[in-house]
Amino acid sequence: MITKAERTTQFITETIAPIFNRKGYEATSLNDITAATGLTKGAVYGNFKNKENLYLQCFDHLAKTITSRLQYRVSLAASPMEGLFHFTTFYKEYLDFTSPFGGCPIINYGSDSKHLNPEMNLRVLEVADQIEKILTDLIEQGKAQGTIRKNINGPVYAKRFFSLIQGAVFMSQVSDDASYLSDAMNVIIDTMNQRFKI
Amino acid sequence: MITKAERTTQFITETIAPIFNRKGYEATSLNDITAATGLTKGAVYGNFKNKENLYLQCFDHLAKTITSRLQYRVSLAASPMEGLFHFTTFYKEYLDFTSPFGGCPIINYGSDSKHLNPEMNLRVLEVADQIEKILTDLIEQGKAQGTIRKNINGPVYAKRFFSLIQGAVFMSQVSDDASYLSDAMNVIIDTMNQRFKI
DNA sequence: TCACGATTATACCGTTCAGTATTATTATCT
DNA sequence: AGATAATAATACTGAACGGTATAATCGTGA
Repeated sequence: MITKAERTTQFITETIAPIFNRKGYEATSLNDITAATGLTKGAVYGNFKNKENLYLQCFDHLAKTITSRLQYRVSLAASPMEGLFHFTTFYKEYLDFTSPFGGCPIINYGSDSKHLNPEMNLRVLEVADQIEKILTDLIEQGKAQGTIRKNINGPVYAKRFFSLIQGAVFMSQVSDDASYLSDAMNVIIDTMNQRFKI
Repeated sequence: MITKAERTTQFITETIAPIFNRKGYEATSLNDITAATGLTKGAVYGNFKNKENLYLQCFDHLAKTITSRLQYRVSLAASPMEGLFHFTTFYKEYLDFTSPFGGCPIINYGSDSKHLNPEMNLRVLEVADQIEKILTDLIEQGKAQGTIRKNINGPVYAKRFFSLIQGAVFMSQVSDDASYLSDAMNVIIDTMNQRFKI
């Protein structure tokens, strides 16, 4: 049975996650939180130990919506190489996907917490690793089944691609110019076509 | 004549810029500011209109230290192509250079201010453009004097390289793993060697 | 429907916030 | 050295902060 509290907790998390994502921890006040949810402090503190706890759960929520969608998209592919292309398609749509909640949570929560919240920083890092691992696994699978060249170093390319993607997302966000990201994804596609294919 | 106030203003800016860079605007209190400088509120508000004004000047200070050093390095080169390599060298040292004041101000001030301070966001964007322009100009100069292939699109490569650099800096910062950036710079060097040279 | 436990609202806590008016001190120039 | 202006220290403001104790209300199973 799903209790009332569980629904409220979920509601608060979903409502506040975009606010933390946009404004960061310190700039988001309890007043913002009660105003956005229409609830009172009592309700908030009945469902969360404190502000920081809510903050952590908010990131987890956004991270989950991103990784689960990405994983689903990649899982639709019939081959590792096709999975890699689905991966690039996901990121071509990434700005449209994330702008409703204020942009990339890895960048936003990541830089917000770097020098202020080690616990959050750890979670951001885990999510980044998780996404990198999707790339690494696809490459290694392709090598194992002979559809990707054996001399391709999976982890190295995964880090390289992910760096380019995160940088392009950051530049697109900060400058409101989507061309950074779309060009970056085309570069990655070209690289895969030219270097990965047997 | 350099007045006492000018020295104090400079001192405050230099002292506080790293704090804003690390903690962001909201998480940096006036208490932090007076504690770090050893001054009182009266002294701070005698030299700056308000906290936001100090914030803006702090970014300008860090941006200046970066761009002036980068520009100097590039200016030492005897040719555009060599200038590009000096550019990459600068960024290979970038983490060591910026870590004393808390990492890349473009990333830190940029994401800190995106949804909170349009004025700051504009300044960050201007500095990013300025750095991109160094790349663009070098490429175009090389093309003009016949040492770089004419089919290379300067602005496109500048944006591409800068995206990769910013992403690698971000990933290196968030994960305390310098290999993101060093690998990225090697990729850029390889790309220039393979595609730019006549 | 009633009763009880779960959930939310209210009112308030002490603290810290950015900012300022006034006083004290310190530089600077004659 | 002394007058005067520039600069910094002090003490304070009202508002906003995160958090909490308690009271009211609501959901749920008997």
